[in-house]
Amino acid sequence: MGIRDEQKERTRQDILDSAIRLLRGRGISGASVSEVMKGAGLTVGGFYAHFDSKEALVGVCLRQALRERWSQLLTVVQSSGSEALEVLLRRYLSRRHRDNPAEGCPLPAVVGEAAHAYASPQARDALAEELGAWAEGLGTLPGGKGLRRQQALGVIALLFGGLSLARALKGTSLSDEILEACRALGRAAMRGP
Amino acid sequence: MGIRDEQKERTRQDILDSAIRLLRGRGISGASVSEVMKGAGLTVGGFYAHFDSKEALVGVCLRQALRERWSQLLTVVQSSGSEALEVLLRRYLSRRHRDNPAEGCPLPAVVGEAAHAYASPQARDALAEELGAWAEGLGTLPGGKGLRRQQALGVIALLFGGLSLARALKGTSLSDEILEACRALGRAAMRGP
DNA sequence: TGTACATCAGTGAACGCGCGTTCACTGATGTAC
DNA sequence: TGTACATCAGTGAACGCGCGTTCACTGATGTAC
Repeated sequence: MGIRDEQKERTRQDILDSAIRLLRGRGISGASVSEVMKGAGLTVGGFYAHFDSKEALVGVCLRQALRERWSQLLTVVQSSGSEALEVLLRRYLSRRHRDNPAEGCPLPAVVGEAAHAYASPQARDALAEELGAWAEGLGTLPGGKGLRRQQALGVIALLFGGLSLARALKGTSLSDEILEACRALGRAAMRGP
Repeated sequence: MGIRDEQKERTRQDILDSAIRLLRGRGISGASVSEVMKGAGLTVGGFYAHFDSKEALVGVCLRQALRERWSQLLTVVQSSGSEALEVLLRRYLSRRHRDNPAEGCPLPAVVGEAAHAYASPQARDALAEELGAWAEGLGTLPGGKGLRRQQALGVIALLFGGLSLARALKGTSLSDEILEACRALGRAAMRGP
């Protein structure tokens, strides 16, 4: 691989990083190709030397963003011993996460649109495969506290649902209430059988 | 009120009905003003005799859609006696609901976008007030099975989260799995203290 | 090693398109006398 | 009751705008001899 190919690979990653940042902060339709390229220090036209279409970008982007997010969560959660689930609930459903979408989980920005306008097979499959990996990861929490796959999927839906609603309601008193209610529901569900 | 005003009021409701249908099926940005008016049997320009802007429409629309949806759920749930919560979980998190967005709950189509592009105070407040009413309604379920406000809010987030993910993942095996996982999590959380 | 040519990442203007909104208009309804 | 005028819901073409995508181009890198 020559200097040229290395440079191209680096540029591609710059585009992806810019796209992920915009995607999380403004959603799929809010992350326009020209804004993405501007964020990477480039101009519009060059985009198509790296990706076939915006749809293709979204697919790749989503996969990478979900992986990055999961490895972040995993680090925190695995260093929490038997408190792992509690830490996950508190961290994901925090005011800090709610108020900083650009540095957080890509799910809230993406799931709604993925069911409509940008419902490409690539995006859907990326979502399915990476969320499957999340569920599996939650099955091997430290201290024998792993969740069954079904429990893990339910928790993921609760985390996503709570954070999304809290963001949509930001500025109203319901927003904080929802975050706390979801943390409580997560705990209650795990105390059961 | 003359014939003319009655006619205008009827037209306004036609526009709202068309908007609600499109909103639920395609999301906020998927429900363009011209499509909305076409759905009501009218042409674009006339829209502004009824609403100040698309933003205003979305606010009114969201409020009405959430009310309609809640009164539907209430009817079913109240006639289910002590099984009320179980019926709610089964009905909301069903394949039928997942596969027919246009006749279902407006939340999945709206919450993601409400946190970004269309985050008008009107839409946000409509969401907050109507979801507050849902939570209160869940507090007075028949048979002494009412939920505490906190439980109710958690359940709402779980319902919304599960349905949204199931729609985004439609066509993959995870989609059905998520629906079932959320039903199970809802049950487990209510069996606890 | 030096020169001539080929490649191709990235530029930036232009494309067609659908969006929300505006506006001059039309014609049925409502009011005044 | 009949006539003249005012109102205004609804029409449909046009507006500016941002979108995803295309394309002729440029200039640094890579290859051939």
